[in-house]
Amino acid sequence: MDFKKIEQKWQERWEKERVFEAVDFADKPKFFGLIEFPYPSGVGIHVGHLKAFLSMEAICRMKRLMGFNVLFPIGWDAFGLPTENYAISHNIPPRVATDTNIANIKRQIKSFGFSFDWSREIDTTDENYYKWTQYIFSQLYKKGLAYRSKALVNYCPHCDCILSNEESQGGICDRCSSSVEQREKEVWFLKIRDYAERLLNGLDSLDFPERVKEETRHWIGKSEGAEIDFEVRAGEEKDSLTVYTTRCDTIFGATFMVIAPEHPLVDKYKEYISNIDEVEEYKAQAKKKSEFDRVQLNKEKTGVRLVGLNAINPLTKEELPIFIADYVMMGYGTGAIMAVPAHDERDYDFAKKYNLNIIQVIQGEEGGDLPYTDIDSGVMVNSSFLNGLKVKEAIAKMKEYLSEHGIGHAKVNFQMKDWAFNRQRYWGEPFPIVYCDKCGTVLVEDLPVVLPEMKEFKTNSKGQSPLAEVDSFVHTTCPHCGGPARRETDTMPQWAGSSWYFLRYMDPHNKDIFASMDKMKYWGPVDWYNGGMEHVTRHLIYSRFWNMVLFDLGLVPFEEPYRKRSTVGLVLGEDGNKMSKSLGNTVDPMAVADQYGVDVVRMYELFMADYESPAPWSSENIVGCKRFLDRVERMADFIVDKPISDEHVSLFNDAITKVTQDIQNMKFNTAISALMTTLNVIYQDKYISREEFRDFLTLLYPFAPHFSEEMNERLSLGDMLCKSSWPTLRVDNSEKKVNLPVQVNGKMRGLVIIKENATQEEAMSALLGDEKIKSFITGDVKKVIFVPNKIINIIV
RNA sequence: GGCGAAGUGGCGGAAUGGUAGACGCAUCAGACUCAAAAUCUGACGUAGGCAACUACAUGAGGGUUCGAGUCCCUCCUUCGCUACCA
Repeated sequence: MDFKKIEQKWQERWEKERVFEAVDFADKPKFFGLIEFPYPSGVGIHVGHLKAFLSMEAICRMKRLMGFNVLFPIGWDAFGLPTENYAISHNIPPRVATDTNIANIKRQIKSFGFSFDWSREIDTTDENYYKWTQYIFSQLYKKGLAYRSKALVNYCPHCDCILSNEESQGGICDRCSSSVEQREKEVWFLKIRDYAERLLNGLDSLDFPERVKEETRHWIGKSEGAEIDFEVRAGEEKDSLTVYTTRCDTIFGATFMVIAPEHPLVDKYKEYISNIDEVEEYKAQAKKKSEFDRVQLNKEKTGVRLVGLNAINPLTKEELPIFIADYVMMGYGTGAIMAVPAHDERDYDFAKKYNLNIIQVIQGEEGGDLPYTDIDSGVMVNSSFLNGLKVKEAIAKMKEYLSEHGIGHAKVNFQMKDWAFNRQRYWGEPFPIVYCDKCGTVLVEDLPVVLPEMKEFKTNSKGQSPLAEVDSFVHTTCPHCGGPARRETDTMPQWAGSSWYFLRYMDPHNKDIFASMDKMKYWGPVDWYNGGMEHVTRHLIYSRFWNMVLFDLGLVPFEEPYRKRSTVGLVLGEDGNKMSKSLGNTVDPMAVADQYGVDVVRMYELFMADYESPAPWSSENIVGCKRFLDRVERMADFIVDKPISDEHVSLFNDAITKVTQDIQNMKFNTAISALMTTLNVIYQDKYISREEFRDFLTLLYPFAPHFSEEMNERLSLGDMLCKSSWPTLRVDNSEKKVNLPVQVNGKMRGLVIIKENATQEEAMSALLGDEKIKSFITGDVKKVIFVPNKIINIIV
């Protein structure tokens, strides 16, 4: 079969028939299947993209035949650093690079015959799209969820750019893998932390894989504890120092305090600290250390005592020394802790090193070596009114005590930080913000704020966005007072456009709003969203956050945007390693498609392994799929004109059931193997009816649509498959036989063939008629375990 | 260090607690062919046996069960995610 020809032919036919265009408000059950829209990089499509798309492709192709009104859209997540860097190094405008890259990847994707609704294609860099990204930002701003402040942030010196926490996990820049530094910058933050609790609780009702939920929960990092105020004495001055702890029960064991090197207390009481030089030196060193160094495991604890400052334990009234140490982070809790060396490993190490007092306040059950950190056993000692209580009781009692005496209160903390939202870059959405000398920070209501065209895109030496160099952009008038004003020159991060794109698909051409309520009510929420694990702690959280904010504003009719999420396993290189240019183990899907045809590539990517597991590519194994299609083609030789036999009724009923279930459960590998098994039986039997052949091709259609359509047409089996319906089961009149395994004393000793749902008596008489099995039954039968149609086990 | 997933033939991988190795690749043999390729048919976990068959076998060791790749405990290894979480 000339696959090039039929690929083109069927792609044209499908397009002409417009069978993949979703119809708004159609009177059918709707199904919104979503794949993560690709970033149009210069490299083009890779096998990972295809695999991620192919699952939803198979599901959507099947769902349409099942009578669903399917929305399966595609678009381009096209703002971002790689394009900007590419544009700089090749000296072409990002706009041009983006357009070229989109044209290229679009041609590639189209060549694989995906059933996307191209009439809803979106591009995040299109003015008509980013106008609404800016609009949503202004909604956040008006609601007080966007604020600007000077802060220590993750900064990538290589990209000259601020990174959010999500983009700098492990102290490494998401984009260029350089080490991230901490720098003080003017930062736009989005208050995602206000939504932490809802983002966490919302997970319970969602059909997400457990590991996705676990990673999300871990990233949000909810912790329940207490804030406690300690009095600080500096000479005659008194102040207070608030610490955060999850173990307020251990306060009687607190023997010193530790604050982060950046903690403001140091500067405030500089003149009272007699060893201030040593302290400043330590601070300087801590600042120099990269995130990675600070986080190195088993690293020796270091710190410096603030000589001259002391804290008072509010319970014991004892005076405690204060240290700065880099094992306490300014970004978590209050940046200060009470150290309880007897019951915290880090405090213990520190106390040992600096010879500090250790007071045990919990007696462990067995022995209880220090530091003793278990909270599920042990009783309080040396702790006044807590003595004798179990740890959890003591925590509860102490929380009460703290608030009653006004020295503290219960407090919930989250690991997740607010979202650093500006980038010193050109290729992103401009903020709808101007700074006016008179009116301050003012929102621009007239959208879009258009990204101006530029010739030079380098970050300037002041670490500003290239936009700062464009006078016509920077200098504007205040929309409020009409006076002179400057525009915000930073742009939004890559994640902005993708935080709401699924909404736009529901109503992509709307000029009045990002999407109309009616259409969102019809299409939303997304029924099934497939994508990579790498987006769990980034895009998935961001987009749920934005959707929740829009929901609260009454602009979106559902609180959670995605009902169901599934994940795609990585396609590894042939050597079992992650594909990378440097290892030279990448696979070019276009070249493979050229050799075998796109249907074979489509099938192989789904057949190679369990869909959600990572699996190595094999240039040898792919021929199995090629041969399979060739065998299906030759199966036409077995077509006979005779009624369907009982055996074939059940053969096809099994295939239909298996393929249908497996596609719905994303078990594509076993769905395809069920088709192969069915084919092998036909080859044994050497006959197949036309009706069965059509069923077979329909089952194959979600995986190999060009091939299936072509065979269907050549054999004149019926209307185009894309317009037909999913096969249904035939009435099975045959008396079903099952193979019943027979065990004696739990060991397999043979098989008997009996009718389905046979009783234990029938099974016994059948197996006693088998000489071989009978020979194993020596002695009295003590017990028989019989599971109908499954097994019979005889204990002698 | 914490959380999560996983370890099954030469390889990719199948198995609601019930015939371990489906399906595919590779390999071997037969048919077709002058021959090769393609195709069709068959064999293919390990050991012993001509064979029927028997024993052993799902990272290691224990346990639960009539029965364990699957459940529980201990350990080893690999891969993700996270990282001094106060």
